[in-house]
This record gives sequence, C-alpha cells and structure tokens, in this order.
Amino acid sequence: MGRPPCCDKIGVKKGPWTPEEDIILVSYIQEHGPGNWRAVPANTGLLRCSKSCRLRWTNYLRPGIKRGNFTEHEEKMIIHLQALLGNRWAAIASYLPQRTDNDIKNYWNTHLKKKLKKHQGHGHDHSQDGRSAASHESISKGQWERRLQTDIQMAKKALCEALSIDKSTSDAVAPAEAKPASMTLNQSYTKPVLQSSAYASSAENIERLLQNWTRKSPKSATTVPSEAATQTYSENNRSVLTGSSPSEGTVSAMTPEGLDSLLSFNSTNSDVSQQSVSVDEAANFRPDENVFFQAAENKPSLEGSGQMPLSFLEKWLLDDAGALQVQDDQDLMDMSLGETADLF
DNA sequence: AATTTGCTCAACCGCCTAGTT
DNA sequence: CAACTAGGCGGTTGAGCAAAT
Repeated sequence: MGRPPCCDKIGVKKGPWTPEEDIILVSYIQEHGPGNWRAVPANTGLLRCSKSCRLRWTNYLRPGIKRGNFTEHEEKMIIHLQALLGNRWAAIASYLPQRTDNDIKNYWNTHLKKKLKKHQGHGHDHSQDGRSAASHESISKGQWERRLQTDIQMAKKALCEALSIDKSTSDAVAPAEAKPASMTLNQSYTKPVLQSSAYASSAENIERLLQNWTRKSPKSATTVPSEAATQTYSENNRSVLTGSSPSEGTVSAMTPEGLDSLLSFNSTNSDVSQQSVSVDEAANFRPDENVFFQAAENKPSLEGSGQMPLSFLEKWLLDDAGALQVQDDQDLMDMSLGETADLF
C-alpha cells in the first residue's frame, strides 16, 4: 500500500490551465516565491495539486523562458548533451537556462530524434537517442557507466570554463547563453535570495497568457514572442520588491487594474527570445550565480577531478555557436555523434 | 467543404530521491 | 533507522491544430 497520489484528492482540477488560474499562481509566487508547493493550492484556493502548480510554473509561467524557435546552437547543445548525458532532460536544461526540461524533451522527441533517425538512414549506424550503437554493443554496461561519468565530469569542467569565457566575451556566443544567472531554473528553486529578480519578468508571462485569453489560438500566443519583455533586472527588482506586487499576505483578485500594476514595468523594446543583457545584468553577473554552477550544485556526484584540455571541449561544445551559418544535417550529426563517440 | 492524418506540446502519471520526524 | 512526505524527474498521453487528401 503506497501512499495515495497527490492528485487523487476529490475536487482537484486537471487539464489545461485557465488564464485566471495562471494569474493566481503567478501572483502568489511573486509574493511568496516558488517552493512549498503544497501550500500553493491551500493558500490560493486553486483546485490544483501541488505538482500541477509546480509544473505549470516551471514549464510555462516561470520568467525567462524562451519558447519555440530553437537556435542552431541550442540544437547542437542539446544533441551534444544528450549524447553525453542521455535522457537527463533536467540536467540538459540546466545548461540551457532559458529552456525547460519539458521543452527540450519535447523538442528532442519531435525534432531531433527524427533528424537523427533520418541521418541513420544515410548509413550511419547510430542507435536511437544519439548513442552509438557500436559503442553500445562494444562497451559493457559498467564500462559505459564509467565512461559516462568521465564524460560528464569533462563536459562539466569544459562548460564551466567556456561559460566564463562567454562572460568575458559577452555576446560573442549565442545571446541566449549570456543571460543573467538570475533567470535560471535552479535558482528559482534553490536561491531564494535571488528570486525577486526572476519574478519580475513574470509580467511577460502574464501578458502572454492574456494574449492567450484574448486570442483563441494558444499556439500563436506561445510561439510569438511577447512584446513586453523585461527591462533590466535592477529595475524589475525595484518594481517587484516595492509597490507593484500584492501585499497583505493574500493573493489579490487580479482585476485588470491589478494586472496593470504588474505589467507596468514592462518595456516594449526587447524581445523575449532575444533578451539582451543590460549593463546592470552584466555588472551583476557572477560566476557563482551562473546556471552552470547551479547545475553543478545539483549534481554532486559529478564533482570530481576531471581535467581536460579546455580548447578541446570548448571547440566541441561552444565554438560552433559562432558559426551561425546553417550547416546541413550531416555536419550536425557528425558533430554530435561521431565526435562524441570518438573523442572520449 | 469535409474528413483523415500527422504533429506539437502542455499536462499527467508514477517512480525516485532527499529531507524530516 | 524506518517511515513518511514533498519535490523533482522522465516517460507518456491526448487535445488541439495544421496539412494533406
């Protein structure tokens, strides 16, 4: 007799979230921060289970999420990382701070997997999910696991170094990767002290859901970047930490007026999918707040002494970011699989 | 215009892990 | 140390939409 599922309770609503529910959830989290999900339905009156609330926030309402339009660089990162880490989507997502694990998982299953399969048809004998069939067969499970551990350590170190390079060279790599650490998934969960900056851009999500509300097509609303993206985080911090968030410990009834206050700090000159890093953000960027370090925190088993030539993985993982010319699938697969398998 | 087929992605389900009692 | 619980994760599903017939 296991414990009953959390969503078995009578009266728990399932299915798609309504804009009203979204607003309530965002409003609550802006005030209290994410975490303690069990308290969310209880305190907001939402007829949702805690898991559903968490999922909704993580995958949809969380600030800084970029939706759709995976860049070439992101695609390659995913393929590389998938080859290294397997289907550990959360781990992969931690290297792509603007993407959710669910999004990456979906993208992998619907696009990349297909690409790989198609590529297999061209004669490469690669197994599903990006792992080399040859290596799969030739390497015993234990060997594979050991190698995987080594791979992870090396990738981790290389990314660590590469990201610090990224930082110094600012936008030379994909702009998406230069986002401030405050917009990361893990931080939302594990670094409450920084949460406020992340909540600020919830306004864009609210606007997005309002677009959903007015339009009928959720698809267009989710793929079209919001006009109202974030201002600098320092400004957002001010807006959220000072007057614009509801006070008095209750979730405000989100009237249009209430929404105005939430939306008031939006600017209109940037794009969610291309959020540029402001001077403030750059100044505030600290390696220890970087998503990579967050990821490392969450993967203690990956800590280790793995040393490797930076230039090597740098090239492997990140250099191709500069090469924005579209490469054909052949290159993509060669990069992801051939090199991954061969290099280690 | 109506129907079928395929695709996308938000959300659910169940298992696992870490923290707490 | 065992039992319990919440949070987190990956696999899977199915509703909604678009393209094809």
